Amino acid sequence: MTKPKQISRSGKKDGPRYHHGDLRAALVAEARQVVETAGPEGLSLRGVAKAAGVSQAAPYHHFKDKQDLLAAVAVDGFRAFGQEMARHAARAETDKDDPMTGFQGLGVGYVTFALKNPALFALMHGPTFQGDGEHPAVTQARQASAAPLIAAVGACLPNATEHEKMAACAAAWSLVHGMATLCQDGRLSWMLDLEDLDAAARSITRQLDITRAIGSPATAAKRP
Amino acid sequence: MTKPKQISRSGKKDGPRYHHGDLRAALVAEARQVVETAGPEGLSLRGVAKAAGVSQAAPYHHFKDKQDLLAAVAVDGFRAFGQEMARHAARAETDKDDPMTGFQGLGVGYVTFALKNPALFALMHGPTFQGDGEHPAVTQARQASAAPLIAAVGACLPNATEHEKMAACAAAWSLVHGMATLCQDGRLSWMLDLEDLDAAARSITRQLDITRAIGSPATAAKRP
DNA sequence: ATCAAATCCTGACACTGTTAAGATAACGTC
DNA sequence: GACGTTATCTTAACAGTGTCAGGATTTGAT
Repeated sequence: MTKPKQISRSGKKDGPRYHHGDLRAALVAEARQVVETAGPEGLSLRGVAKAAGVSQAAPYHHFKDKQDLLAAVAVDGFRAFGQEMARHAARAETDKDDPMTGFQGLGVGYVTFALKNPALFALMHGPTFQGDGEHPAVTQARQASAAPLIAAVGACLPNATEHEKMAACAAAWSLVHGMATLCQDGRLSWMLDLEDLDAAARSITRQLDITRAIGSPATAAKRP
Repeated sequence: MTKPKQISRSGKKDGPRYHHGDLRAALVAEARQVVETAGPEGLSLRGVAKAAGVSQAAPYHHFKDKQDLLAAVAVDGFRAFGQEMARHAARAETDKDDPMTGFQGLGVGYVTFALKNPALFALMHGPTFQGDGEHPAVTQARQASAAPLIAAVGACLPNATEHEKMAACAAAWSLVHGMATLCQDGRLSWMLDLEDLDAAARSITRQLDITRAIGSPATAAKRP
């Protein structure tokens, strides 16, 4: 399906070649597909290797671990997620001048992505990559994907302290992330009409009053 | 440690007995401990069986699956979680008369529980029990544990429609759950001072303006 | 005392992640 | 062109996992 096998120079026949050509990309693509259908738990290295038409030990020449492969999938996910967020942010900005609208648009994008790619979202924020700087690429991709949200919240509070912006951002992120997580597991379905996802997300994000972050004594992360 | 082996009638000696006495409880306790230290992924049925001094196939007389055992652990977790939430709710109520204080107290309890039992919390809300009525005990325990939060939110909006209460509850739950999830993964640590957890949680929950749920056109889940 | 049910054990199967050792292709250098 | 180096892939194997079948042992009721 998505196997670009035409890189090898000795590409005379279409028969099985010893070298795959671009195994790494094929493995990541296959793994992502498996994760999206069967979840991170249902992924087996041997399975993706066989699906890529390759032996069981071949992946170990491109990934140190099973976790390393999953990390690559997660990085891919964060990249797609960041693009989606930026797209929603840009669309909301051109619509109106109220910065709060931009934040709401981001909330919609956040939840939409989580619902469209549930297992991928679970992998990205799941307990697979927790303890460590073992996969700095993942943490870097994660932080990069958060940039649009931070910018949108900052735009709502132009005259606030940095600490106050942080507090507002924490609340906004918490609200949106919680909504996405709960929606994904279907735990808000009996409270909201998730068929109209846009309206549901706006109903929730409208209840956030970021301006209350100003003047809070707890907004200071560290006292000098 | 927690093995009540004194139930068997033929308890003359303390040597290894053929019947354990209360294997099920011992397995759940052992599994919970493993989950709290090594995470749900690091749990093996054979391991807990060996730790309980019992053969590898013995657990299958008390649990249909590995997931079944994990479900029992999750039910235990939801029970403890619900008690903790009720405790925080009661303490907040006696303090002051402002119902919003009660909600904030619940938020603190929510996050505190998640941080004190990270792996258990991850198991409870993780992707292990998603698709299904396969474990109705889990969903029931989960819904029961949510009662204090629903009550607290409802107390803040005494004159609201049922639909409006639902919308407010969805937002409140999203905020608190997202805060717990993000805190647990350490992703808010660079925005807030998590050492003073109480203050951080209040700083976030204060930014929720539940009253904006009133009159929203999206609050109606289903039109008759 | 007898018999069924509950509980537990041994043994096995298929599957997993992972490593070691050898085979094959591609690439730069003469 | 021939040569050696390196990256890539394969086969074979090890330890560990979840799960089941069949047999042993205990409990409890009759």
